[in-house]
Amino acid sequence: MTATRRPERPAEHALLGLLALEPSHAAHGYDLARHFADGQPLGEVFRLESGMLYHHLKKLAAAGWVVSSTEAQSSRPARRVFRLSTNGRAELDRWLQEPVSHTREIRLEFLVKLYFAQLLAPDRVANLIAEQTEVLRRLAANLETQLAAATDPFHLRVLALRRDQTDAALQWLSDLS
Amino acid sequence: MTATRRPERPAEHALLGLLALEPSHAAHGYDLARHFADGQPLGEVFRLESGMLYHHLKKLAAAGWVVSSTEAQSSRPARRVFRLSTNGRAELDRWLQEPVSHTREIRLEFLVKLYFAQLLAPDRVANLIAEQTEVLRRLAANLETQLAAATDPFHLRVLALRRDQTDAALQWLSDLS
DNA sequence: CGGGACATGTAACACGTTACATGATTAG
DNA sequence: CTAATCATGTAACGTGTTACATGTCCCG
Repeated sequence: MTATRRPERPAEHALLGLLALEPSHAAHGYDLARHFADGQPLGEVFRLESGMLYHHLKKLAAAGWVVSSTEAQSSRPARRVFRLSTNGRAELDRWLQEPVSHTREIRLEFLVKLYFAQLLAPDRVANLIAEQTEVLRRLAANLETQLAAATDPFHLRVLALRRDQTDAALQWLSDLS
Repeated sequence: MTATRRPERPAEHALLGLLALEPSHAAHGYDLARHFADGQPLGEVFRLESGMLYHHLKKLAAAGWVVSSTEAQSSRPARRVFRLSTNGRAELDRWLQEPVSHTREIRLEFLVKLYFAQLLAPDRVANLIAEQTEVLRRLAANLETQLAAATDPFHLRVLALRRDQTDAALQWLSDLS
């Protein structure tokens, strides 16, 4: 039972979110890939190359969060349709309500949560922001405690930077409402 | 000629810096590893497990930046001594003067630069800070331009977050002097 | 008829974490 | 005698980037 590492980018939940936004709750890999291109909202937050996209879709299928079916087409390469399952939607909803734990995750993961929360569950956005604010407030308080106890000048600078970045994120959060 | 990816952590330059701090400009892998443990200044910024440490030392040797020699010991596993070469010292000095390009690199790479600059070249610290400030100012100005042009509400939030994080880093930098 | 969009991947490489292998010496 | 420390790694896995393979269809 090896502890699975947290992925750097919230790619898989973004894919669940994109499927949820489709009226049919289904799409081809190629359709999904376009959302990560240059001018698209998600493309401003992070990129997802086709290789990784199909890899993630395979993992989502293995987890039972999407169901894939092959569309055989005469004289054409087969297309694969990925459909959001009930479990996948439940996982997406769970993820949409959960604040991120670290300031550095605001830049990618929280932004993606916010994007889908606004489109899929606008009534829960205020709650997400409130819970994220609470998490960051605790981090900031913790950093102040460490700052008060630290003596090494370099250590003080490290802690001060983290506090300043956390405070900036808090200010940005408060401007969201 | 594949474009080499920029490593996430400035592990290799930190290793060059640690060697430069040694009076003999040399150390064993094990000695170097201790600097990335919990209470140590570098350990507050990032961790480096032994597996990766030896991997990086191998790469540094291949680049000619360190020279390794084996100390045979009777009835003991052989120890390997890594010594900073002239080329390695030159690369370290080059790196110490170069500001980082993105706000997100302040949190790890710039902190490590600052740490070694203060210990190895204190007379150049003010210049490093000034150049880093200039880079971040340009990024901030660029973000303001994009903010003025953007219309999509989500895109505006993304850009505002980046600007706020960059401004916080600039404020922190100005407190360093 | 040539190039781009459609459509799904694979291969090679690089970075990073966790766990483990090996084997000696030293401290309690 | 047992655990920690010294000392150098390997193996397995997971994440991510870049480049490429494969083949069709449509537009100009």
